[in-house]
Amino acid sequence: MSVKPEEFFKHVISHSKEYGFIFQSSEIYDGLSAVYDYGQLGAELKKNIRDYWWKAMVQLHENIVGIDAAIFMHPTTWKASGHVDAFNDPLIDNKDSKKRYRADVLIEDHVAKIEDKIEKEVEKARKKYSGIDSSNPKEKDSKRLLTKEEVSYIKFDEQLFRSTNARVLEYQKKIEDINNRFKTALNDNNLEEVKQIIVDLEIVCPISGSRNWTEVRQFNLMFSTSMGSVSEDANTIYLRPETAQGIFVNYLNVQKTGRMKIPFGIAQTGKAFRNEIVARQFIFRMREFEQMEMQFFVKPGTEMQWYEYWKEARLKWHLSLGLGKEKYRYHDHLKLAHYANAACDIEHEFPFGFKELEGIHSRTDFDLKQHEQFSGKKLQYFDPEENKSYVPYVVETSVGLDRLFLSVLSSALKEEKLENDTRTVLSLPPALAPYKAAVFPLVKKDGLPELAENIFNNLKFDYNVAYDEKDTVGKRYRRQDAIGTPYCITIDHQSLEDNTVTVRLRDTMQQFRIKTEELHSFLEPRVSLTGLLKTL
RNA sequence: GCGGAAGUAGCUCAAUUGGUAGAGCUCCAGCCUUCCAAGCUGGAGGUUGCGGGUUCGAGACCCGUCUUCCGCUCCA
Repeated sequence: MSVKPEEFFKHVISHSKEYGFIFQSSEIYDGLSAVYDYGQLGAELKKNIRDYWWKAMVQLHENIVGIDAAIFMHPTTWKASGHVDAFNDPLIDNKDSKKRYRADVLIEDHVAKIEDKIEKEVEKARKKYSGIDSSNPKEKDSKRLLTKEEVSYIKFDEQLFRSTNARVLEYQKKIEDINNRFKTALNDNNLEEVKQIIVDLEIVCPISGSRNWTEVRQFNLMFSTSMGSVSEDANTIYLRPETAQGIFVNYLNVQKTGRMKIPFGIAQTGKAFRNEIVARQFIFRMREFEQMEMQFFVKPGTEMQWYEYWKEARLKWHLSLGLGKEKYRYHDHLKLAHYANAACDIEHEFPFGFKELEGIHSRTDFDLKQHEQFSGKKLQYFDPEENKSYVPYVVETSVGLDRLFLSVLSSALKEEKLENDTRTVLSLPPALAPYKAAVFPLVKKDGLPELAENIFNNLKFDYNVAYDEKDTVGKRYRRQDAIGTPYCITIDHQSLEDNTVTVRLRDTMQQFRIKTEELHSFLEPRVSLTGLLKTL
């Protein structure tokens, strides 16, 4: 594509709106930032993607079942999961460099610097006392090797040094003071105090080097609302920031009632909410979005092989959409979240670059252990093979449905140069296309519309089919190209005589005649999800 | 939240130093009957994102505000 990525992305957005895939939320009221609605075609495409995921996970794996947990959950859920703490970041801006920092990170970095100083003191002392400066080869060479006894005799006692040296103790005290002060400030939700700590510590911005800070602001990344009709006894509850916790709290219910044996999985699709500081890039990062998650419960010690299994299986699923192998890649996380012992992303090349599409995480037994602790309920599995109980480990696959939608839409949209014309084509995988086929009478007379309607009414029970009799047939083809309809079926005068129709292909514009009664068997293998599922 | 750009009909865009808001496509009703957009006739559609100000007069100038895009920042 010759157009710039930025221009192309704008084209994707306007195409989405123009053909009824995606509208901005509450547009007549100037819209609501980072919230979008799916229109008549968008809802179809989204549903088809969701169905394909659901069938690939639940229907094709007899050890995976699906649930639909509520968005509202008991508030303690989010304490146990770590979201209440982890989702509350105090942020501060430097007015000169315009850079934003997490206030806690600034303070932690400052503490780390002091710790460095202590290490330097220790290092200095070590050299001094041991009489051996390993960094100075000259000195090393000039001395004979010490005997073991001698070494132990003059060996530097680091523990003792750390607990007695005045300078180290002074640094240590500083660190403790800062930490205590900071902890108290956070517990009291005292943001002025947090700011004051930064001022008192004379922390400077690494970029501008200035101490010109804004106030510290709290960004609560979870949406909260209140349950209970009377405000006095209202309980603050959160809109879930991830669907996974609905699976964890139901893990034992499902395991017992479904008589599930480890390894087994629980899948779920549903809305999640995150109050992003900056939500941007169309539907890539929205405040309200839909996740498709599967938590796979495994025997401790086997998690890495399942992690590898799902890493591979999920990439295969993405590749089956046929949008181009080169548009996907793995990205292994080096820095892991508090609950994970391995994590990677499957990234997709969006118009604005490679970005995270799906995450595969080995979450250990962190979540279930946390819920055991907070709920006081045992969340263990009795393994008959081992003849003992344990808390299972979890391997998670988590994909954003909206991101997936955007990946499909932006990869499928093409401007095709013809001889003296350009054609806008949405080359969606046929099984995901909103309309599987469109039925046209070549002209709007001579009984052609009636026959076309018959054919339409026949197909509509199995497929979402469009009917159009307006404008020239070429125009109608182009309209269907733009919304991704893979097949157009045109009824002409010959159809009245021999019961054949013209099938026209979206991607090649090729056309050929087939018998009317063959339409169903022609479409079925090409447009059904079954066809896609069989490639997995 | 900061900086930059933008917002005119469903879509793409015009409108001279401030002087009556326009075109093409789309849409609707007909004509024509055509297998790959752009044939003919007629019609609908806008309080120029919103609110204020300057002016005899604002789409244009000024202030505020909302939204979008780009960059910074963040991302379980």
